[in-house]
Amino acid sequence: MLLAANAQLIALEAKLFHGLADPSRLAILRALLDGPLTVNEIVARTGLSQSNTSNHLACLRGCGLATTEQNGRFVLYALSDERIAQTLALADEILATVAKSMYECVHFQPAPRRASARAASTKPRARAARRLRA
Amino acid sequence: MLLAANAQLIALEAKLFHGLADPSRLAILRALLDGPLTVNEIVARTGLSQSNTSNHLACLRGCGLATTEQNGRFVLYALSDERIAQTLALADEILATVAKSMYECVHFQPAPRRASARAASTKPRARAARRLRA
DNA sequence: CTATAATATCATTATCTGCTGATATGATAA
DNA sequence: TTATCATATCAGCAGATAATGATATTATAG
Repeated sequence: MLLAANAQLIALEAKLFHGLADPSRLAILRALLDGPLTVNEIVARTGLSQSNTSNHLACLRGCGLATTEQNGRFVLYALSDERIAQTLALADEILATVAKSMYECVHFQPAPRRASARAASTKPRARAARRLRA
Repeated sequence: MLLAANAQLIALEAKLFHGLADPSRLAILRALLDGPLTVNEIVARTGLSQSNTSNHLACLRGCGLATTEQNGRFVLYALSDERIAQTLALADEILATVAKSMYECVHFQPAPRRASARAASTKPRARAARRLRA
């Protein structure tokens, strides 16, 4: 069956698309279409929190979709491949046709992502000890 | 900021990519690259369960990525737009470059999806009543 | 009509995932 | 060194989601 034959490739494709399947990451990638940006610039342009932005950037970088370049205290992020821009453009073309159904599609609700994680780290960081040694 | 300006488009892009971000759905889409298929043919080629296949097909159809045509007792599924094939091809090109990092990327683990839903519907279906009326 | 093939629906649940708040790390200026 | 800016990491949780197993629905053959 098809699945078995291309399982490996399909798994990678799924990961790649998954990387593109989040509004926050898409906003970051679109911001990078205009050229490399520092983290703070990305934060400013996307409106995401610093922490959240950094997490997504780590994700994009880890998956190879973005590259980094240290620049003094700053880190410049950039798209790793021009085909990423092409993919986004192609997606927009597809949406020109299926936007309506896609909008009405109930699968994959964007997740309300309520701003209320109400979390509070109770356990002390192990790294705290490391600093004491320094 | 960018996010606000293109929020709507970005949300649709995210949904579109999310539709492509699952191994099972990708296997289905790739099977359809060769032309329309019935559900059973897709089941045979992908190795997915009938129920699972049907669920994913409903998803793909609902999002506008696939179209259907009733053919007697069969339902033929097909890709709705040739650009979907182009997108998959473009993804493969990108992977030719980033496959290694993508493979090693720890974000988005394919989900072991253990075969143990251990479920058992306890509530009777409301539709059962409907049938009695007929 | 009845049996059966083909497809669709649905509840359940194990698991994944993005967000936040706090804090750590790194780099540079003073 | 110390203060401070820039970025990274982490824990925990609320919510999303794919697979299963059972069952419903639809269509055609007999």
